[in-house]
Amino acid sequence: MVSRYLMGTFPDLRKFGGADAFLRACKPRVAIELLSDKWSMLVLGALLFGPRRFGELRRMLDGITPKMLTRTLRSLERDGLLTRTVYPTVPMRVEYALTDLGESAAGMLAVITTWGAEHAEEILAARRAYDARPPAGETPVPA
Amino acid sequence: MVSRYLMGTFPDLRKFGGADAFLRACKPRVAIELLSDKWSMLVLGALLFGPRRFGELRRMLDGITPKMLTRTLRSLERDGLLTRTVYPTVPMRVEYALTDLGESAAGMLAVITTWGAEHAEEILAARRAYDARPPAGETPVPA
DNA sequence: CAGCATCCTATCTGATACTG
DNA sequence: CAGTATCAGATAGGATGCTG
Repeated sequence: MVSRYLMGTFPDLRKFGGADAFLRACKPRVAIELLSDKWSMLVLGALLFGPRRFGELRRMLDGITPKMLTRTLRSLERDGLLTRTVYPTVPMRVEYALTDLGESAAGMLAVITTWGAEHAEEILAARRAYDARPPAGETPVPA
Repeated sequence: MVSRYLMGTFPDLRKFGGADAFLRACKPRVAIELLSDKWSMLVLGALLFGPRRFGELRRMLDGITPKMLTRTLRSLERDGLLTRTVYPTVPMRVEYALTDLGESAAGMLAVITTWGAEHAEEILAARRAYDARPPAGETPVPA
């Protein structure tokens, strides 16, 4: 049952002027969109170990292309979740580190991780069951 | 400290055979992907008010096309977050309702909503500041 | 009422090659 | 080292019109 927990967090819906107004409001989406691309979550997770250089991240996120790593880092930097520090040495050195906001986002991510750990199997099972269903209109052949 | 908890969830991607393999099995991502498309979160939010019919949802989600509403509902149904019940009356009537899993997901959504409410402005401000920065290499003109 | 079919555009993502 | 540039495929999202 949702009621108690959810009512504590969602009743703000009504303060938005009902469902319609809430549904058009976008702060929750700002939050979700931070995490909804392929690599952001992983970069955030990697940086929880401490500041990391470009090449270090590239190795940790085995499989990411430089292009996507750059894009992901720029996006997170733009949103204030991490800082990018250039040390003009030779060879050059660039370090990425989470900001307070970034760590806060990782906290939200932890909640999602917990929920995922508890329910991912259920979801994947539902998905398998759905995909195994006979196509609509097709009557299962009796034995 | 949140970091420690989340750190434990970040794996050595190489042991999964690369990031792709990890992402397919990654429980946090399963969770995020439920919410990361444009309408899923809003449909979930709408159904928190109780079961709703297709047309009702369409009106609540002012602006959604029938195609996207159908696709979103099918996706959530497939993942076991809601049920679809057809009443073969004339005219026909189809009702969508959250499952327990769906209500649970909405609980996670509440956390995201709360975080978004607390930090969305900060993010948007960071974004504006970033976009207002002079292009790299361009020296600000002294007064 | 509750969709489905078709066409079209924008964005995401990756592969590959090159540079200050 | 830390990226940038270009090409190309896949997918999301929308517009429009039609149907059981």
